[in-house]
Amino acid sequence: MSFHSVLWKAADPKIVPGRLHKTTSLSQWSAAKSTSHVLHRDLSGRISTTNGGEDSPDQEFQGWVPKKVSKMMNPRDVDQASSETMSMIKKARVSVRARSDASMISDGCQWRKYGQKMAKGNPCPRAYYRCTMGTGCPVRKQVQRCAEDRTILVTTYEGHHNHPLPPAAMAMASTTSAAASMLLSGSMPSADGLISSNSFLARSALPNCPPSLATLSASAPFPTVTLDLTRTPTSSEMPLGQPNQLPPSFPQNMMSVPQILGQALSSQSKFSVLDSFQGLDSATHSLADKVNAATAAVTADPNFTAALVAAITSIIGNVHSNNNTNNNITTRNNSDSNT
DNA sequence: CGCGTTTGACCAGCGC
DNA sequence: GCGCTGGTCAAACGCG
Repeated sequence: MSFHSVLWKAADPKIVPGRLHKTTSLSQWSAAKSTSHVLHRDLSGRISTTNGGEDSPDQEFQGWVPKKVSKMMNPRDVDQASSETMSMIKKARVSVRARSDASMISDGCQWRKYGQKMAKGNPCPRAYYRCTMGTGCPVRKQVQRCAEDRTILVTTYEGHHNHPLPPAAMAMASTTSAAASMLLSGSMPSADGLISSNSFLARSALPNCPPSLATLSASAPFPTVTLDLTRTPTSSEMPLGQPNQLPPSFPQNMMSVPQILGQALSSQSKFSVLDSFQGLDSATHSLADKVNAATAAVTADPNFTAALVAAITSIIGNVHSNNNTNNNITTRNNSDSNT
């Protein structure tokens, strides 16, 4: 039995892949377009946000927009909806690169595998998972090993949870949301043109995030934020945090990332993920503190790599909220889905 | 028996 | 217009 299935027993057996989107209000899938190019492989080991999307997490982001939806919708509706929403809605993704021997990293959510495909240029199959924690939750993720280094597991999250998440899963979800919002806010007019790796946007969005650890990318159809947990930030790359040694590998025990985040962050009690997203104006001020706190949490946690995600997560979310005070990043999953 | 995974087929977008 | 590729579907299968 797979790793995640052990952790999570079906919350809603009725959620059958394939039927899900059919029973879901099509209006939610207003922007039906290609969702391909998910995994933006950044060989240098970074999180990349591929640009291309449609819905934004904090806008009408109700989630994944199956390509097939378009055929199920009235062409006219699709056309209209698409033209209107596509220009505004972007689907951001967050991918996490981490060293792991496990087939999938546990992130606190409940997933059901609904497909697997061999991706071009990569001998390792790409697995597709759908969140089953909530009925009709649009969040999906793709898991694939890096072709160059099979010890690296690349997990790409997409979508916005429409259900309460356990604290352990909150961090990851927030990261996705924040990243998407961040990208959205900065790329509304022309994401493709504005965003580029290490571009002004990326840097402004992640001013304190080591380029080698987190990057924004619009090279692909979808804005993608990539967190690279396989690399060690140098002191020069970690302006606010102390240089840390790179963990030899991702947590062998495969403790769930959010779990670690939760533990690491919560235990520090200096800030929380939610906090990081709600910091708003004070965000800039407390950013350094938060990063330091995160660093402390990270170094204190044996699962360094995973904990690092927490730090980056908080940074991303924090900075984002700071840059876009109007962009209510909902750390409470989908609650912001304003139809 | 229920539930999750596997896997081949199908569909749509994109590039040539 | 055609072929390639990615993403999803859904029946079959396996496991607890």
